[in-house]
Amino acid sequence: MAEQGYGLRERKRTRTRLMIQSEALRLFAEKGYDETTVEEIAFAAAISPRTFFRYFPSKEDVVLWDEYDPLTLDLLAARPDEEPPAQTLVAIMREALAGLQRRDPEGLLVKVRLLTSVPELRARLMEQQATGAQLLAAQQAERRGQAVDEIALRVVATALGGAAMVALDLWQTEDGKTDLVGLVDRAIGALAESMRDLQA
Amino acid sequence: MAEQGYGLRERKRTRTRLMIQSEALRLFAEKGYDETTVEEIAFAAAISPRTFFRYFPSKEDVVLWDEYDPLTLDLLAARPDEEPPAQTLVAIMREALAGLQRRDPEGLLVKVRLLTSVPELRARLMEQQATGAQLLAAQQAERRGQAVDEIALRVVATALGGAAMVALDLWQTEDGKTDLVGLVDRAIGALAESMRDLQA
Amino acid sequence: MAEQGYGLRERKRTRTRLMIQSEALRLFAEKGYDETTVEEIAFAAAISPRTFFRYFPSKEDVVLWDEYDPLTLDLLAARPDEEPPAQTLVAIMREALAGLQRRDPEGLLVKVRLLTSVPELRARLMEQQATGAQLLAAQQAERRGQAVDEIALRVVATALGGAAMVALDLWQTEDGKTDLVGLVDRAIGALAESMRDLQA
Amino acid sequence: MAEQGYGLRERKRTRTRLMIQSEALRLFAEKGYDETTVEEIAFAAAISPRTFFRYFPSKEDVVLWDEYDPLTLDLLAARPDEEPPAQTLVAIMREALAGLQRRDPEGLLVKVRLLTSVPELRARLMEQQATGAQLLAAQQAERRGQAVDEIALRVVATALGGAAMVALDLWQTEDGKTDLVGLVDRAIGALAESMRDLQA
DNA sequence: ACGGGCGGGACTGCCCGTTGGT
DNA sequence: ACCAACGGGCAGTCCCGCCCGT
Repeated sequence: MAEQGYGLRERKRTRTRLMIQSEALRLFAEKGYDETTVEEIAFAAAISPRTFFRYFPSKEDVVLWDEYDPLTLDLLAARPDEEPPAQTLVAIMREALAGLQRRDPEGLLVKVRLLTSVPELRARLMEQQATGAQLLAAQQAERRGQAVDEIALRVVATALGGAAMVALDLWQTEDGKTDLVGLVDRAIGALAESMRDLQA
Repeated sequence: MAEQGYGLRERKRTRTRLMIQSEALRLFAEKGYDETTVEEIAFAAAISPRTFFRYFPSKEDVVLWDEYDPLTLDLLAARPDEEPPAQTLVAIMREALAGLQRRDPEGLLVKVRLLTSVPELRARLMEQQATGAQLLAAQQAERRGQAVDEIALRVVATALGGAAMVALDLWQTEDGKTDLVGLVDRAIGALAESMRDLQA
Repeated sequence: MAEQGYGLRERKRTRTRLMIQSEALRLFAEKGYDETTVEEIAFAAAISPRTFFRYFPSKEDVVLWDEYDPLTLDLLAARPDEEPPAQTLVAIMREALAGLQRRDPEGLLVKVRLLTSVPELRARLMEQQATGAQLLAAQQAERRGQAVDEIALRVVATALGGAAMVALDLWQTEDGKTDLVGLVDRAIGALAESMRDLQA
Repeated sequence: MAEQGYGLRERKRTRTRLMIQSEALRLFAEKGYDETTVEEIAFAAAISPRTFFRYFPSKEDVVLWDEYDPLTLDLLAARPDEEPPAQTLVAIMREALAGLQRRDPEGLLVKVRLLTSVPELRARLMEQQATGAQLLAAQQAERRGQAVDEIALRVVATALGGAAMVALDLWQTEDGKTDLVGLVDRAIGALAESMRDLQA
């Protein structure tokens, strides 16, 4: 048995998911998100509507899902133990976004356009970041001997997630021509500065 | 037409909305959000399902809506022009939350429990904060002669909104027994500190 | 306002229901019950599937429903107060079945064939008789001063309902050529005799 | 192949069925019938959903099925040939119900509660009694030289089945504290008396 | 404004046929 | 030969939109 779902079966599922996703994103780009029904996606992907929902729990998830998501966990594991959580987060975010931009810039642009323009998708993305923060807190607590400051961790994770959102939005406004990581750095820098103002 | 909706008509609408909301929250508390249908709410409020949607654009909004929301704009107008945006935001958030806790603590607790436990509502709340940030940026740009740093404004608004979410979650965990504003201060403090770590 | 739903609105609903039912029964007769989907019925009736379920709570109900069902209540009200419940039941059953056979023999035959051949429909019909018995018990208890023997009432109602089922089955076997009421009488007679055997 | 399913294979199947059933009934008692999905039952029983349907043709059957059902056939075979059918039926019903109450009163109570409260299950149970009546008629016809009065047999079987249902309902109302067979006798007695009224 | 009728799209649950792995 | 996984189909429910009459 494969440990983490690297088994044959899981790989096949991933391929199917990718195929459905690409059909869906194509239709979304052509006709818009709301104007595309799941039935149409299923038809384009040559599967039944029922099967669509077996691969994606909801229509929203077909946009949210990313083939490389599990890799993020590896990135996390690769960080040194004693690194402060905020730095870990920034590093992972930068690497993950750089990877996305490098591997498939056009695909990323399509996704980000949807993510920023369709309210339900924006909402789901932010929500995902929030739950990601929860997971991270749990993981960190377990990794270090003592309990971490959960409040600080959740707050900073949400804040950095928000910075990433703003960066993605700007990047999409410029049609993906700029360097995404640079925008992220700018957003984080602006946040840090604003917070310093607050203290004064 | 009255400017801000202080007209008679608007007041009557507000009363109806309050009535519908209180019935809805009662049912949500009894049976859960997903298990309560709009039809049931409408029946409890002695209106037709169709009318429900005239007062609230969606089922979610019946939880999100707050009678005192328009007051937030007054709070904003009352801040001095030269105050840095981050400070303005913090001040408004503190006043708004203090007002909510003072006026109707139990009601707030019911809402916050829903807001933190039902994913769609969590998502909508964060989404609302994000759009609020956009509005604020526009308002600030107009008020000061020059354009404000929109990136900084959006980032910090999202970050502070996230801090508020965390504070609300903690507050709800403790059954609303603690001081909400205190928790917000702690969350913001933790954020500022984490961001300082990042610079070093 | 009309008292019992004799209003214009209710009459229109009844017409629509009749139209849907006739299309459905036609399709059932042509292709069989299981082989006909609600979508097909809706298409044939020129309505949306969603609307079908507004008129009939389930696919089964389109067979079970009868335009003249409410008349049964009138029949019940017309019986003398002091009549023993068993006799009331027999009288009502005979009148109701006679009415059905007189008004639309072919339609009745189609329905009865479905009712006897499709297990789910058989089951629903027997279930309906059982709940009818409950209602009757309540009505009788209220009408007479004292409480009636509910056990006896429910048992006899179920038994007579079963006799009617058997009669309908025989009638359908003979393609509706015999007199339905006569068959019911035979079935009830056979039941009475068997029960006498039991006592001896 | 074993005749009656006393083979090793059949015994193993029965054990698995019992295990699945006990998990299912536990979940039904905890969360309700409709609120429990087949998937949950399968998970609790550590089998795949597909396998569930190999052991029970439908979700309903997991409640209906009884380990001792085949014994009923033995009971039937044990009755003297010349006994009138109605008496045979009463005798078998009494023995079967007595056996159920004796062997596992709490289990029976759980089942009966479901059978009386969930409409689809009520319906299925009555339907089963009706088909049982058909089988009995066939068996009796074969056993005695001549054809039996099929009408009488089916009618009386249905009537007695209905009496049993009423008895079970009463028994469940009293939390299984009374004697089930006594209630059945009362129900049959009430039926006989009512039918006598009818003749007069 | 309000109620009612209707449509439509997302999604779930039950159940079945087939296929591939053991 | 069994059985888990996979894919499909249908009933049914809910949210929410539009249009009409009042």
